[in-house]
Amino acid sequence: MQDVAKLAKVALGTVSNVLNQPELVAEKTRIKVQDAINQLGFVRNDAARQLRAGQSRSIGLIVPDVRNPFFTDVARGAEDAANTQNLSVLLANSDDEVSREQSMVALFEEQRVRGVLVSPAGEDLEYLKQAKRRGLNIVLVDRKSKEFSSVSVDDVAGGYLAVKHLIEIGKKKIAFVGGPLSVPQIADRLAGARKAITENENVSLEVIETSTLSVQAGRALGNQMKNFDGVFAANDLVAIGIMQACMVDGEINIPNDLALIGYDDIDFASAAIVPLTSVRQPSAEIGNAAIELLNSSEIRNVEFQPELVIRASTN
Amino acid sequence: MQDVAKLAKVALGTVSNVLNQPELVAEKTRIKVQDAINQLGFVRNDAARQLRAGQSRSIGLIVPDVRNPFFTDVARGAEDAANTQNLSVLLANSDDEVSREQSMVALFEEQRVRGVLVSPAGEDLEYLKQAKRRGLNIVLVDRKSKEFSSVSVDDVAGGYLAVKHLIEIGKKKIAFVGGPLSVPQIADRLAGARKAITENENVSLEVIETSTLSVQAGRALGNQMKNFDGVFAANDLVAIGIMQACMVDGEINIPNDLALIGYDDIDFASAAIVPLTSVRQPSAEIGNAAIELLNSSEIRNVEFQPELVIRASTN
DNA sequence: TCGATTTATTGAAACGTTTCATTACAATAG
DNA sequence: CTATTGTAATGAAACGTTTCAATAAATCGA
Repeated sequence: MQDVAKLAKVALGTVSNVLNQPELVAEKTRIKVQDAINQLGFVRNDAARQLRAGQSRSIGLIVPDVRNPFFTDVARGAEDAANTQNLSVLLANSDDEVSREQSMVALFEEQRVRGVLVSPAGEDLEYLKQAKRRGLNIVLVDRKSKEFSSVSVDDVAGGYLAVKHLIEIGKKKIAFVGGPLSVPQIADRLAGARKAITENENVSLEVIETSTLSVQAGRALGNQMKNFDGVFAANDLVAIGIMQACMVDGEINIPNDLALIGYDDIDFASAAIVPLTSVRQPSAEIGNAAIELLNSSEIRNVEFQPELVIRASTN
Repeated sequence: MQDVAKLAKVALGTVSNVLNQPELVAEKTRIKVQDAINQLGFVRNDAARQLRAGQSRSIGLIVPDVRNPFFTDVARGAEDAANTQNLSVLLANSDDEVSREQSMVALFEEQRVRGVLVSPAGEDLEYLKQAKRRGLNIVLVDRKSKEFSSVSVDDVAGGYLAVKHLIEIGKKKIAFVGGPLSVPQIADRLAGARKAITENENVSLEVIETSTLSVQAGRALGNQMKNFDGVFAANDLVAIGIMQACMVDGEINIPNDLALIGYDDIDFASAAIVPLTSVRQPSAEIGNAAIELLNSSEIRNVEFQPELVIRASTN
């Protein structure tokens, strides 16, 4: 910037003004400075800028699985909301590992981001509380807590909707597939499922816990599904995996032998081999709301209601 | 850091050494300093750090569509490779808009990232060349160019593979669906398709250009597919959209009336209503290779070969 | 023409680190 | 006991911006 100032024969402060408050600078001067900038190929150093400002114009978003379309949809919603405030969203992937999540939070904290939106992989939020005490602005996404602002979906209601639907179409032997159950969202979906069961006699619920919520995890379980007539998978990826396994074996017909229901209603749910019934979460709105909550000084908890989308997999 | 130094009764430089080169500091002192850090909740300011260092430990990755699983797979590959060098990948979405892409490149350039991996949305790479001249380290992803290092896939070969397969299973009236054709990858896939056509008589190829490569774009074209017996879609999302439209109408049976082939072989291709034949690109390896190329000082162009994966949609 | 007001420009200080030449201290050898 | 070597700790300078009080220049009214 010093070089630009020298070439344009103005003071350092003037160059800064051209960059940040051009309306304060006379047109003639502004043009002189712009020319110098172009001639020298000057690019403003963001580190110095932030150092002085004490704050960046970025927001960190940490999701447990970028490959899950639900989270990229959330990310898009957050991006759109952030852009209206001239902020950028930086997306990071914790891959369901608490240690990776922690190091991404630390990275963002060192970067003095405006805030961090995080969908925590583990149960223990202690390290987040500490970061909050240090002044980091945190909003939980897809998870509720009294100590942070949060945007979540009523997963108990979602689980209830799903299993109630299975019961209504006459299914008796139902499986819940998903995990790890230590993840609150998943535990809640299971709790909702159990609630629906207790309201009905003659219906059984078996829990099959998986280590992750991925297509692979679902696919690996295919042959175990013979014992059931209805399955509630904790997300669409698992449901799609189960569906694939059933198709490969060819022994189980969906929906006749097995009614299948997923969670999230990702775009691909409607495009599955058998279009998948699913519990829709308003993903983009979740991202949007999370950005809004960043601006709020008090703790606020926004909860959306899920919605059942019925398709061929539970005809 | 000054506060930490004061509390621990050491000099500023010693605190810095504890943080960066602890082996240089006597254990007693180190512990004193660590205690002070914990007591004060000190978090290193990354802006100042970078300002001094002149370089960050981040790499920017700009993709045209985060919702396309192909690109998130590339991102995962890049992340893994970057992590081994203790670098972080920041993912940004250009949404196929050149202006957004440019502003993300500018943001990363201002952040003095180690390098930018970009899968350009537009044809014109002039602004990237300028950034390169200014010293920005750029690797093109999924695009070839003599003026940048790049990692790409031989799309002409991919297009050829796809259409040759359609011809071999006896299809005569073939459509190419995708766009915009100004995107080189898509143009190359079409060129490969044309090459396969010219080698065979009695086979026709019609081009249906779309404005984007999305599920929606494919879905909107469903009814136009009646005139063909084979379709090569420029990516899997478009193919899945076409498939959805055919299912909704119910008039066109895949693969009997219409053989359908996609591109990318995303996870969901095998889970589609009719499992989708596709041309596989080695997505994670692409991300990996791009990170490797960042370290190379000379311009290098890595090109992978695509692979045909045959499934039920072209049985 | 002169003082008052408005508009433009200036440049030093500060932001929070890392670096590195210097100094202080301790251990060892002769 | 001194000289030598090695190990620890120090603190000023520098990184590249933004800010803001101070100054200079231009405009205005009477």
